[in-house]
Amino acid sequence: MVTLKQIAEELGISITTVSKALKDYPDVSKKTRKLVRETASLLNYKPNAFAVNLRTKESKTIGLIIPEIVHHFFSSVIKGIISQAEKKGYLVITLQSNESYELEKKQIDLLLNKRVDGILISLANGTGDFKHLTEVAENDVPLVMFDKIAKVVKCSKVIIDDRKAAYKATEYLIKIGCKRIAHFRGPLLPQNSIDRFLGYKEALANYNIAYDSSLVYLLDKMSFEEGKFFAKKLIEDHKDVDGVFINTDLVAIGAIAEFNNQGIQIPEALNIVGFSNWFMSSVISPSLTTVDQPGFEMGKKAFKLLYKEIKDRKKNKTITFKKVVLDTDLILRDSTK
Amino acid sequence: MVTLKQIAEELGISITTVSKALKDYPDVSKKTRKLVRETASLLNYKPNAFAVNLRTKESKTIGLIIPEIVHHFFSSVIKGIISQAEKKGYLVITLQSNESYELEKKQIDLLLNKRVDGILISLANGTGDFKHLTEVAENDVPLVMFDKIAKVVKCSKVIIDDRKAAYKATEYLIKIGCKRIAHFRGPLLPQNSIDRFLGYKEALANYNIAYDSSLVYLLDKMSFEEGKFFAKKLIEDHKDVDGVFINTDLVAIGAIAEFNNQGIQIPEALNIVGFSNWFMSSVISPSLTTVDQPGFEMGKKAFKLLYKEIKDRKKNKTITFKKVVLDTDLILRDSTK
DNA sequence: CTGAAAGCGCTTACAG
DNA sequence: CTGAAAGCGCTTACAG
Repeated sequence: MVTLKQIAEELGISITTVSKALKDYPDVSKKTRKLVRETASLLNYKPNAFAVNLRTKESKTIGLIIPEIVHHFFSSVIKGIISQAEKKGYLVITLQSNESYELEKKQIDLLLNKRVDGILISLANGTGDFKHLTEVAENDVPLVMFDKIAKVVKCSKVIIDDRKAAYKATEYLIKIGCKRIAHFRGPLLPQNSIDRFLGYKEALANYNIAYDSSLVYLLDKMSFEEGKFFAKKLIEDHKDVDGVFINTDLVAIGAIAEFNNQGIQIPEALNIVGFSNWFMSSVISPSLTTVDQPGFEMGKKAFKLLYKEIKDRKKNKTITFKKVVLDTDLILRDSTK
Repeated sequence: MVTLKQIAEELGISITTVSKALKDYPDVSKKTRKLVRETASLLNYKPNAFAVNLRTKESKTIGLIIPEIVHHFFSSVIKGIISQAEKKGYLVITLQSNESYELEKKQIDLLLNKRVDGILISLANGTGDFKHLTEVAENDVPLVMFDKIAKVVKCSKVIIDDRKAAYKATEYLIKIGCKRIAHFRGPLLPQNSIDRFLGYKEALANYNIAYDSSLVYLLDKMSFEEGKFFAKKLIEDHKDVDGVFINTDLVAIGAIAEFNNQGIQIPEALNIVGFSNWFMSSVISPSLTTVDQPGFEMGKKAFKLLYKEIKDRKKNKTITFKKVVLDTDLILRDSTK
């Protein structure tokens, strides 16, 4: 590999001057600069990133921890982050927590050891303790959370208003005439499954529909199979249910498969609203009414916040944490009247 | 940040000894080792990765370039790569080429400048020139290609036998009685769309069905919309078509949507086989007969090959490039009789 | 068993 | 406009 030293020897000048010429320092003569640049390109010189990192104490690399990569929403977020980072000259190391707190903790450690310039994270469902995240702050590494956040952790955040979106989804079911509305909720820990549940409950209350806890099903894996399983359970438990608000599209699609199997008419007998607007939801039958969650935008915004914080810290500006709330839309399709 | 020097000063010993103690060199007394380790953990010492990289000339980081992240097959591959890499202590920098040759080229350069220990790549559809890839070899960086490979580039590869899989898919259509079989093919450059086309043609030939080039449609974006568009075109052009082999599931799903719209009975009037086995394909109506492509396995295998090459180079072993061909399965569903 | 010293390849404050 | 020198924080061959 070619080094500054070799270019310097080749031209009989000092390493300092070579370095300055390549970095467009103003105090290098045009002639020297030209000569150095030509020689560098001739020798196919690439600055040694390891040495640059050591000197400048930054790697222009950030870390990203995400619960699951094979997932329409999250892969859209990743795409948003990576494309925005590339524009600003940053590379992204991606890790997958598999919804496990233990893995997530290890991965935070991996990234801190790697000395990334910042960390983006969406929490695992299993994460209920946040010491590993406060450790990030203690190491002076900027942190931005998105989608699945922890309220108590002090850092910038990008989210949607899950509660409001869930409220609107449930309200829509009420407005088209549903009286007995079930909810398939996510696990207990993540803030977004709590908020979606609260939005559901709030809508019922506002429209004077009695809350019936037996209509709320607590899911764990949030998988297609679970959707089928609880759909079956729902119609065994409740003959009179006429609407279901489901925490996430994949589960809703499993539920629809089960309802289809059992010959239940959607939306005539049962109205279904999902959450996330996976591409898939537009192509199944019946197509799924759902809340559109802007994954790509969320990724872009999360990186932008992180980038700003990295820059501000370098300039020793005081950091103020921001909370960005992105808009959602209820997309009406054939699974509701 | 705590350094070796600080630990050394704290204990009144040399940096050398501290370094050795932390790395379990045998020539350090047990007492010293214990003391050093305790102090290091007390001070929350983390080795400076930048300095380690510079000294050892490796970063335990690899680069990954993929055409599109929001894509069931590719995101499965990424998951396979990342999980396998993590097991071996490697981190993965992911970039997305967006099917663009120009971007891909730039990204190879980014990764070489970053001095990653190796590169994994699946080529963009737009890539027809391979200088950027030979440059990787010239920089002594191990390279492994997967899925969308270039035959002429000398490196290890992980693929499926696209031609054979396409042959079997087409053969299946023939065996269930199709006489006029169309093919929606991918763009001209990528090897896999060439091979799938050749497999289709070979099956026709082997079963004495005349090849009719007007039954072959050349797609560009490989999107849902293109699937709809060419499905419409197909039934305008050919009243007598009774089977279609489609290069990839997303396109097939678009086509099915259009056929459904037009009231064409699948599979009674028209049999459809896709390629890739996206999750979506199992939940649409009718569900799609398709070739299962093992994305997660491919990712794991690709990393393993890269890892072995990295190790072998360090030991100055001679490198022999391997070509691993993974098995595919034809998954029979409701879109074929 | 311990440590002084060289060196990885840069950047930059400073002197001239 | 040019360059000598220090230093980022490690690792390791070598001496004792």
